[in-house]
Amino acid sequence: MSVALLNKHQQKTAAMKKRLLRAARRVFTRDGFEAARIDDIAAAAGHTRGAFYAHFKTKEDLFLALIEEQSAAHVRLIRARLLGCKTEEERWEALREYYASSLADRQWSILLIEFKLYALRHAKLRPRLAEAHRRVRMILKPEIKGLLPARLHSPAESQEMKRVALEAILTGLTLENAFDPQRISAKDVKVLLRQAFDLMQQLRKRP
Amino acid sequence: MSVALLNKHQQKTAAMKKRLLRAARRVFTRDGFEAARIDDIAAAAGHTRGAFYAHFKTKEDLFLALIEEQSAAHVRLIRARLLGCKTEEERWEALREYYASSLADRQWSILLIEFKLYALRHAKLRPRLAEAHRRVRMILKPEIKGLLPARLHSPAESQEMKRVALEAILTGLTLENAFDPQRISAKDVKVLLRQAFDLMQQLRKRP
Amino acid sequence: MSVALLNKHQQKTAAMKKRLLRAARRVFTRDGFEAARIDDIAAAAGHTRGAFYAHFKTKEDLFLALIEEQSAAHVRLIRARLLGCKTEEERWEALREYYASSLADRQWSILLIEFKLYALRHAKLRPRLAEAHRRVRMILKPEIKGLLPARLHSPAESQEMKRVALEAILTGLTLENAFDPQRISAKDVKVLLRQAFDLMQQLRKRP
Amino acid sequence: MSVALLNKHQQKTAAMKKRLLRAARRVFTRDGFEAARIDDIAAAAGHTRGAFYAHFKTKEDLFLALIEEQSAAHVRLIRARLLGCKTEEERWEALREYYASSLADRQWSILLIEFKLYALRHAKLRPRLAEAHRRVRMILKPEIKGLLPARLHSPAESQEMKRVALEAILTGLTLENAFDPQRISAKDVKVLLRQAFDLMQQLRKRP
DNA sequence: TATGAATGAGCATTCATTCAT
DNA sequence: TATGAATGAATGCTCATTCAT
Repeated sequence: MSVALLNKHQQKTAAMKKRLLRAARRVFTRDGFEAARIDDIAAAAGHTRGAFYAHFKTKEDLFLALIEEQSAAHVRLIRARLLGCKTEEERWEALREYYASSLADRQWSILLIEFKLYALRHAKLRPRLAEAHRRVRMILKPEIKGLLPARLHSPAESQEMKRVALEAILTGLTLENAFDPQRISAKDVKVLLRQAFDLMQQLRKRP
Repeated sequence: MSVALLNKHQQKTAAMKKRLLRAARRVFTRDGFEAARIDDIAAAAGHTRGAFYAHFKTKEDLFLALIEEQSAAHVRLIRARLLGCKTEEERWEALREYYASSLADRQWSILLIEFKLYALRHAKLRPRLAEAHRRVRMILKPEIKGLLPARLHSPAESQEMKRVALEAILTGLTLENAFDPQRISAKDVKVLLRQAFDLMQQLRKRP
Repeated sequence: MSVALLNKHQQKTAAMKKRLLRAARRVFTRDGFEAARIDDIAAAAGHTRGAFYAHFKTKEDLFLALIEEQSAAHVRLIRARLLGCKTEEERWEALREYYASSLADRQWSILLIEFKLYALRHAKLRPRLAEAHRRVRMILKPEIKGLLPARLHSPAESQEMKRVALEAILTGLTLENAFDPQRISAKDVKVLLRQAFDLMQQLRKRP
Repeated sequence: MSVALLNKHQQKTAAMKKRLLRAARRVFTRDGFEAARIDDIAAAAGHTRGAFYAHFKTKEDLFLALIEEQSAAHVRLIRARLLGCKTEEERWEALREYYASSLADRQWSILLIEFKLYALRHAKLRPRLAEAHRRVRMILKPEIKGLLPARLHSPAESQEMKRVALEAILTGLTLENAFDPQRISAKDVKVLLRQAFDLMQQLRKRP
């Protein structure tokens, strides 16, 4: 009986947490990390400040939790997509599309950049955020590694650098597009990102 | 005589402004745009708040002025470098090194990214910053255009996209390196940036 | 039980608000509206700034609330006084004394004048203050109207003008006395105000 | 020759002062005493801050000077008007109209009230302003005294009180009209002021 | 006399976080 | 777990006045 009760409690808690995370995503993407107010997030979740602090220690903690939740969702997504592929070719395209898909949520991408900068200015936070990112990468690594065994003969280290490069161009283009869409449109960003992917593919194919 | 007086005034004013800009650069790169306090900047210039407001209207104005000053310096630099080149090959390398040189001042680069984000969240400021950036690009355009006449047969529009792409990868790598140097070192960034350049060059050489 | 809890909360809240209003009255009358600092008011109430902002939105809001509280007290006072009268004569005198009693709190009267001027210079505030004053007048109207049925045959509009006139002379005398007591003493003000009342009474008795 | 030169200097100085006073009147009535900025006044006079400080010690000094200038003008006005009267009746009306005429410049009247309040909160200033007002009254006294010898048998002291009363009602009505014209219109103010005058006249006529 | 650079006092408001309930 | 009252840190900007020229 006490188990059942606890489960109910746990369920409620989990539901509340989920509601808060959903609200947080909405408010954070709308206002940015620093400008977002705890009160707004709590209110968007249908509660007050107190409820928030019952589930998260600080605004930073909430953000980290949000990142992990979103990352998990992303991992699930890419896994599902890769599973549906039959040829290597398809998998490569799936990976490319996965990267490209992040363009669809520009606000979220910008928010991540913003939070990275924030972490840069707040020494205490940086390792925690870095660790969170690392965790995601670790989880995705086997997926990607298993994905292209024939193609990538380069050492793991080199593979990682390519990934960094791809992410970097994605980051830079996303930011520039958000900042000055007249200079580079969302369409352009997509085109450039695909070119970057194809370019890397060609390089790999050659000796 | 009144002319001499005026000149003295102007000289002093210009000197003060320069001192403020120098101080601003120091404080901004150290603390970031938002965290930097006017008082600190003024003090770093050896004066008080009031002196600051005698020369700049707001903190944003100061930053914009700083950007323009730095941009002018950059333009002078790249021009000088290109003038010293004899072959096209040299010029191309000079351009590459110019881009790479920005890596040397990571703090400044980060600051620019940060301010872009800030402008993104402050609608009034965005067009002003965009305009400042545009101005720099316009000035540099002839330099770069004249630089590679034989190579770039692509339309101007496409050339601009390539430039965006190069800047984007630079931005993304700079940010990632600043945030997690363990993942990608400054050396790696340099390597990657050069590869990106060379890649573009190869692409151009082929049909 | 939750009701009891709520009541406790409400009681505390009400008590804090009352404490703040009391402190506000003290500080406002001492320093004037603009010169009064939120911190001083909060401290005078035994708390900090934050407590203030938990109860009032702005300094202006606090002042408006203070006016309404004081007005309510005045209304209670005049009602009580009039209830204790038996003849019309007595009521008339009670009304006169009520007006005269405001002289006792010169600081408050001056503060009201000051705030009126402030509202004059701050367009947004004017209607709110005017409305607050109007509200008090509306409440007092039946009291005064019922008071002198036999005497005042003039239309309501005209009655209102007489009231305005009486208040005006009170305002003007209060200000002048506060500003230059040597020119006109508090005693003189009282005498003049009574004469004004009596004059009005005589005028009404004739025809 | 040095005299001529000095005269020129003096003329220029006087002209500048007049220009500043004119500008001050405009800016003060528009913005109020505290909100008016020295820079605006100087600019409105076609100069800069420095010119202002060459002629006046402080903003308060300027205001005091403005009051004296305006007072002098008023004195000239009332004198001229009274001189044109032939009967006592006419003179009385002239006096009444003189008071009423101040209604025409509501902004100035409000400004005077505002400054009185300001002086009330700034102990150092109060005696200076009181003295300025006193000076005006002293100058006008013989004019008014000589005006109504037959009518006013009351001691000088009492006459002064009547004058205070008239000014007070004028002040109070002006303020209320400026603050809430819906409650009492400018026309109403005029009517009430005249009634006050006539009332006083009647009182005097009777034993 | 006039300029304008420089000084520096002055302050309401926001909001993450804590804590009593 | 949730409420909401209370805390308190944090800061850009205005403007009267001064002063070197």
